[in-house]
Amino acid sequence: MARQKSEQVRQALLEAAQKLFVEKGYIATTIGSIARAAGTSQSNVYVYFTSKFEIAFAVFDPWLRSKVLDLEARVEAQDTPEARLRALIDGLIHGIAADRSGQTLTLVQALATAKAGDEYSPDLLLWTMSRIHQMIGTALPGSDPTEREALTHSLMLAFDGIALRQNLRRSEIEDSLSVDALYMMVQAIIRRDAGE
Amino acid sequence: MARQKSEQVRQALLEAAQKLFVEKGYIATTIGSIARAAGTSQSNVYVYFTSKFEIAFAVFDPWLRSKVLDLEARVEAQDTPEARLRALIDGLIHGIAADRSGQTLTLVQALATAKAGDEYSPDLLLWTMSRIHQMIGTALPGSDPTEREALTHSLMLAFDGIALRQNLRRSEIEDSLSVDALYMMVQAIIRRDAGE
DNA sequence: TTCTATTAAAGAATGGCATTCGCTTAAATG
DNA sequence: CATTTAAGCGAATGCCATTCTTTAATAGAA
Repeated sequence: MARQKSEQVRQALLEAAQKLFVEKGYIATTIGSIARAAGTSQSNVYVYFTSKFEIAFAVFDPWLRSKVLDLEARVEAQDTPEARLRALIDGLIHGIAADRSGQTLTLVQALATAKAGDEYSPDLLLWTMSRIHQMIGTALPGSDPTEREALTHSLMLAFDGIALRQNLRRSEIEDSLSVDALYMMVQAIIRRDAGE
Repeated sequence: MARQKSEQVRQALLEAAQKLFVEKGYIATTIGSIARAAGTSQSNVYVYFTSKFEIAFAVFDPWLRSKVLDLEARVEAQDTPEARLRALIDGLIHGIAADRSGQTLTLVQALATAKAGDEYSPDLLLWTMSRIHQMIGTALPGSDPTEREALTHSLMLAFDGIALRQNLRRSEIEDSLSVDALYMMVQAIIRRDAGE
């Protein structure tokens, strides 16, 4: 009974947005530039998305999911529990939170500037946490469930910390020091569990 | 040879800014509203500060310093090393990073929206780190310096993580779980050191 | 005290941006 | 084909940080 939204236009918008967000960050990217890069008009963007914030999430969501799935594969490919744990922490912190492509910067900026109506479902965060929880399970097979839970939370916390620091505080602190520290703490727990 | 800047006007601007930042957040607070609340004109604000970003830092800096000094006093007031450590972690995470007054939200928003010219000295961050490092020294007197360094970094990382989460991710995750997890990890290190 | 250079102070632009409005027109449906 | 719905578009709208321009207060020289 009426004209339909074009999946092509939507995809073009998402691709243009992703490219520009990575290039210039969320804040410096304008709706007009996204529209121009996608070959449509500024106002037409709002036929496909209700806000700039929503676009940021639509871009970030699949990116993070694929990164987490990649990480999962890499963790499982390791032979020893210790190697798995190393791969998990390294991948999570260096590969995702501190990713060079600037996707997390986009998210942090979008969250920081979110207005009253800008909401998002917690699905992505919860999904990510559950995946990490599971990865810890494969890395530390015999571990106490409570402890596994605690590790998951600590890793998520570190993830957020790195994301904030990498993107907003830039070069003030050597991040590798923080990652080493984190790894040391996890090691301490493992060694304790092993009764060493 | 000329008219002088009034310290009163400057103070009135800072107080108005602090009040408004806490009330509405950094982004929703306009220069105009700060000027109005301080009883001066919008343009006159730029005689005292070069940017909105600079105002945010001028407000946040003394607030954080006084919070850290308070924490220091509270940590030193504890009798046992264990109580000192508890007080440090609790105060840092609950009392400052997740503070209810919204000062850290202001900082996070200011950092997230900072433009090219918006720069700030790392003094405050470095000062805070050195204080935490020292507090860890009093909490764990006999500890290895390298380990103390690592703990400092971990705490700063957790601080950033909580700041980001508290302010941007709102209520999705139970923060107390993260704090408990962190404390558990620190405990693991301590027990290991104690040879338990 | 008077004059003058300096600059605080104020109001009026400026420029940029997300979002909305009103109109036009493509296309799905009967 | 006629009708109707909504995609698409150009032109607002409203908001805001920052700058420009002008006025007037005042510290210091005369």
